[in-house]
Order: sequence, then structure tokens, then C-alpha cells
Amino acid sequence: MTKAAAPAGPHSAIELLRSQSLTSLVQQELERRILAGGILPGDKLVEQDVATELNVSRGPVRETFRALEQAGLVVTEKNRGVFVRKISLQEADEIYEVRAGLDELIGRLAAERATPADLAELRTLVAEMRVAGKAKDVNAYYPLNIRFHDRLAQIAGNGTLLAAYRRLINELHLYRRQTLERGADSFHTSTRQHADIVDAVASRDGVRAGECLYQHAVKSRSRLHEALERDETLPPPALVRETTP
Amino acid sequence: MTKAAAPAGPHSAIELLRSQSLTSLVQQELERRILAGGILPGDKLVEQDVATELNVSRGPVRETFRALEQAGLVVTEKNRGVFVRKISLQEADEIYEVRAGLDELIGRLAAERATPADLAELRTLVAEMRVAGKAKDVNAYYPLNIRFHDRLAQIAGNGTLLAAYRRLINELHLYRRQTLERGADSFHTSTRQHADIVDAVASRDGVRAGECLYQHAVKSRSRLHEALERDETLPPPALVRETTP
DNA sequence: GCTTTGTAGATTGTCAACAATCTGCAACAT
DNA sequence: ATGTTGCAGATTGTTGACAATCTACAAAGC
Repeated sequence: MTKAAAPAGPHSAIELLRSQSLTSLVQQELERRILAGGILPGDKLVEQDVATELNVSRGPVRETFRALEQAGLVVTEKNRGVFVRKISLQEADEIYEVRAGLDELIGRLAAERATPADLAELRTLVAEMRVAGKAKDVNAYYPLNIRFHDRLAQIAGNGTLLAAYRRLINELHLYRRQTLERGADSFHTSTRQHADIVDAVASRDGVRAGECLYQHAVKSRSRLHEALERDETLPPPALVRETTP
Repeated sequence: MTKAAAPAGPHSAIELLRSQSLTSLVQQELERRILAGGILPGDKLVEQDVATELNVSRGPVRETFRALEQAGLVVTEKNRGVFVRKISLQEADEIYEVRAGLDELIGRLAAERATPADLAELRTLVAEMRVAGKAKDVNAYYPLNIRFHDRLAQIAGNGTLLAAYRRLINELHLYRRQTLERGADSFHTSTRQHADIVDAVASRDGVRAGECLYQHAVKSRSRLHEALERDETLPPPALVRETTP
């Protein structure tokens, strides 16, 4: 034999460029920016601009656009361009509905398959969320919430399920970006629900875990609706309040 | 105003080419061929060949490949080419598991939202399946089965759910192609289950409809496993006998 | 004043050419 | 015989150029 498999360590550049094409790199970068909020729903993506900024030609960028379109992150209008997808209230509603269904399944499976280490990790996350909740720190709470549910989806041990779940989460993320991140989720009930979920999983009660998660997702949707209705009665939300005082 | 909107009737070519790009056309065509079995799992797709056959250049073909990859129908190996995705038994198992979860949700929603016309249509489909089942006509039964479940997913009235469901069905379709279409589903129980589903939906019993569908999906998976195990006891399916006698 | 028409610039859709990589086979050495 | 080395052809990855379409703005007509 020739040599041990390169341990992707020091000369990572050569390994990276050997396995990843420009298209996939561009895709990762654009995905990151869209989900991080650097680009907002409705924004137009201009091929040449993206290409110039990332130092590639338009080809890989166009390929990326087709992938992102299939992933549901952008929409293409022929001869007009591609735009970051805007998610309507109805669509968000639909997504929440499906998410509830998947979460129920996740709960059932996770209860069967969670290891003690998994449970400990979940408990740690819940504890961290409790702290962030008490401090009313949205910026800390939101990512923890995401991580908790994603971890649970991983624990369910079904890659197809995980992929489907993540796609929905991405789309909901898009929706949040669009509605100005006004998710002042009522921390208290939310954290308690998370604790209940972990307990159900720990006691191997798949049905109850599934029910908890289903209800949890449904409640999220309700909170969304309440927040929306509250806003509709208010004047259009002051868009940017970045005035340095 | 100038003119009434063109009623996509006579000069459909101009309307088609105005809204659809070559990429989307190529994508539709390739998707059709893959799902129809013209191209089989594991087959390699050569850019130039596809381009030549469809009279386009490699650009649109490459874009199509990225879309199909994201759709889970092909996999790309850098500098080696794209191949129609092969679905392992484990993956098929995962997909069945998720499908069961989605089907349960479909049942619940369909029970809430089905119109009398919907119910009549479902009953017609079940009747046709019964006929095909009695005649042991797989080629008639299989598409009817697909149509039944797809219709039900439509009736659930959730576009996101429908899209996720169809994606799974496509992947399972791929798996069937690969396992030589040996699905001699036991028609009798299958048809009875379908009738039960429609009854539950008709009586607006969402929970029961969901349970029926969940069980139905689980049974499908069991049948798959039985069929597979039956085969594994047989000699390896004489793939290629590389010794020239 | 308002709508329509025409033109210039920008942007997308498509194509063909070039560079990098892989595959298969033959020649060679052990 | 077995395994290695080195081409030659084929295939993919990427780029730049050209044609078709759209957008914006100014000029002309009512």
C-alpha cells in the first residue's frame, strides 16, 4: 500500500479543494449568509455580484442557485433573477403543522434510542435555557432552543428524518428573519415544556414524548399567531431603530 | 389596456419558452426518466451525452444535476461524475419510518378537510384497486396505490406536507427500481387497509385515520423486510458471473 | 399632465473553449 | 505472474464571450 489516509489536519487546503467544488463552497457560503440574516427574504441575488465577491465565475454561482432553489431558500423568476424566498403567514403555518408531525415522530424514536450521555446533554441544554430564560436573554435563548431540538432530532437516529426536519427549521428561520425576529417567546412555559420532553424521553415513554413535542410545536405556532395579531393592530413596526442615542 | 392575457392555448410553445428555462426542461425530463426506470440507480450520467441527446449545452445540464442532487435523486462525486442514487436497505427503512409519520399527519388533516367529492374519488380509487387486486395485476395496482396516497396527501391541504411526502415517495420509488420491482404486495390486506382509511376519513375520525395510515405504512415496511429476507436465503441474485466458462 | 414609445444599460440564458483530473491500457521492472 | 509506471483518451470543473430579455429613464404624442 502507499500511504495512510491523510488525516485532514495540517494541509487541509489540498484536501478541501480535492473534495469540494467551487459550487459547493459557494452554496455553503450563501446558505450561511441567508440563514444568518446577512441577506434578507425578498432580496435579489445578482449572479455577477456574487461571483465577483467570491472570486469565481458565474457558472458555479448559477449552479448554486439551482441547488438553493430546490432547498427552498430562494425562488427564481426567469429573466428577472433569483430572490431570497419570502414565506407567507400561510406557508409558515403549514410548516409548523408539518414540523409538529415530525417532532412527534422524533419524540417517539428518541425515547427508544437515547443513550444516558444523550440525556445528560439534553438536560444540560435545558439548564442553560433556563438560565437564559430567567435573564430574558433572547439572543442566548434562541440558539439554545434550536440546538436542543436539533440534538433531539439527531438522537432519533434517522438521517432522512433529520434532513427533513432541518429543512423545515431553515424555512422557519427564514420566516423569523422576515418578521424581524420578534419572537419574545414566553420563556417560562417553553422551558418547562422542554424539561417535560426530556423527562418523557428519559422514562422511555415514546408516546408521551411524542405528544409533548407535538403540543410544543403547536404552541409555538399559537405564539406566532398571537404575536402576529398583536402586531396587526399596531402601526407597521418601526423598521430600524439603530439610531445611536 | 392592451390585450387579454394569452390563454396558453394555441401558441403554447411561445408561452412555454417564455416561462421555462432549458434547465427546468432538462430537469423534468431527467426526473421523468429516473422515476420511470429508463435510468437505473447506480447508472452514471455523462454531461456531454445528456446535453447532446437533449440538444442543449453542458451548462443547463450541470445546473440540472445540482438540482437533482438536492432533490435526493442523484449523488455527485467530484471529478468522477454524477450517479443515480442507490438507496440502501437501511435508508429505505428510514424513509419508511418518516413516511409513516407523515402519513399519520396526512390522515388527521384529511379527515378534517376532505370534501364529499374527495371521498367519492378515494372510494373510486379503492374500488379500482380491488379489481386490480382480484386480478393480481401488479402493473395496474401499483400506480393506483400511488395515486390513492398522493390524492390523500393533496386532500390534507398542506403544500409543505405534500412536497415532503412526494420527495419520500420518489426515493422509495428509486428503491423499488433497484430491487427489481419484486413488490408482490399482498393485495388483499392492502386493499382492506385502504378501505378502512377512507372510512375513517369519511367519519371525520382524524386520530383513527392517522393510526390506520401509520399502521399501513409500517406494514409496507414489514412486507419489504419479509421480501428481502426471503431473498437473502436464496443464492445471491446471480448478478454477473465473471468467470467466462 | 398623463400615457406611450424608444433607446441605453444592466442582467440573465446559453454556449463553446480551456485547464485539471480521472480511467484504462500497455510497457516495463521485479 | 504480479505489480508499478507512464502515457492517451475521455470527462469533469471552470471560465469568458455572445445573444436574448428586462429595467429605467427620457422623448414624443394625446
